[in-house]
Amino acid sequence: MFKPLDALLHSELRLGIMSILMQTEVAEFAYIKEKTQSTAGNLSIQLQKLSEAAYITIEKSFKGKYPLTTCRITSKGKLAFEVYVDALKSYLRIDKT
Amino acid sequence: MFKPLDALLHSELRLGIMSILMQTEVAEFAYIKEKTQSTAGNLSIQLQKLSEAAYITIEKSFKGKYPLTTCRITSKGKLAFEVYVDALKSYLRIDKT
DNA sequence: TTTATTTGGTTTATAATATAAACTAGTTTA
DNA sequence: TAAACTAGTTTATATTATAAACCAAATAAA
Repeated sequence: MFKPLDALLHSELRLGIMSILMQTEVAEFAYIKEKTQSTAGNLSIQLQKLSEAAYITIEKSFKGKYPLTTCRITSKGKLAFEVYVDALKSYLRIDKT
Repeated sequence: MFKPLDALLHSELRLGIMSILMQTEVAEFAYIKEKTQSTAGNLSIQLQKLSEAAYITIEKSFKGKYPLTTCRITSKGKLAFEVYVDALKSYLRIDKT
């Protein structure tokens, strides 16, 4: 009846991160922080978790003299997002197609 | 950008419970347990939480000689479910209408 | 008939999670 | 040179989900 939900994606902040990356493919830490209205600490941890699952990759570099953290969604992450959305529909009963 | 998600509904089991009740209005404990494939202990607790929020009401009676727990969705619960589904769409970008 | 076993749950304990607060390291401004 | 800011990470705490253990009564089995 109900499809299981990927626990890694079934989290408000991680879902927001992945939703952004599904659209932009790549995004900076500060950009994601602003769009999700999250704290830096929470964001840092949730990015690590997504990275550990290989749903995203994290690259550290410098923007001028400041550190810069850049996130990129992986093909595994894209697939997981799509599977999650499909599973959610079994709960919401929207878009029966 | 993203609408906040009702934490009470953003839980796999509680979402499943509410999804069932959105369709059936009323359901017995055993029925919900089977449809959600949950353990009795977990179900008992999640039903209590939904009841405390007045998203459902719980009625205890007897079916023959055995106890019977019946759950019913409230108008507040229906509204909350609809708001939650709408908020989720801001993350999933399905159904842009 | 007394001892399992099943029904229909609740309560308790533990593991996992999310989040806030505190901290690090360097940079810029006053 | 001291305060405040950028860009995060780490640690600690509170919340949550879940499994395991328990309870009471009913029924089935030996």
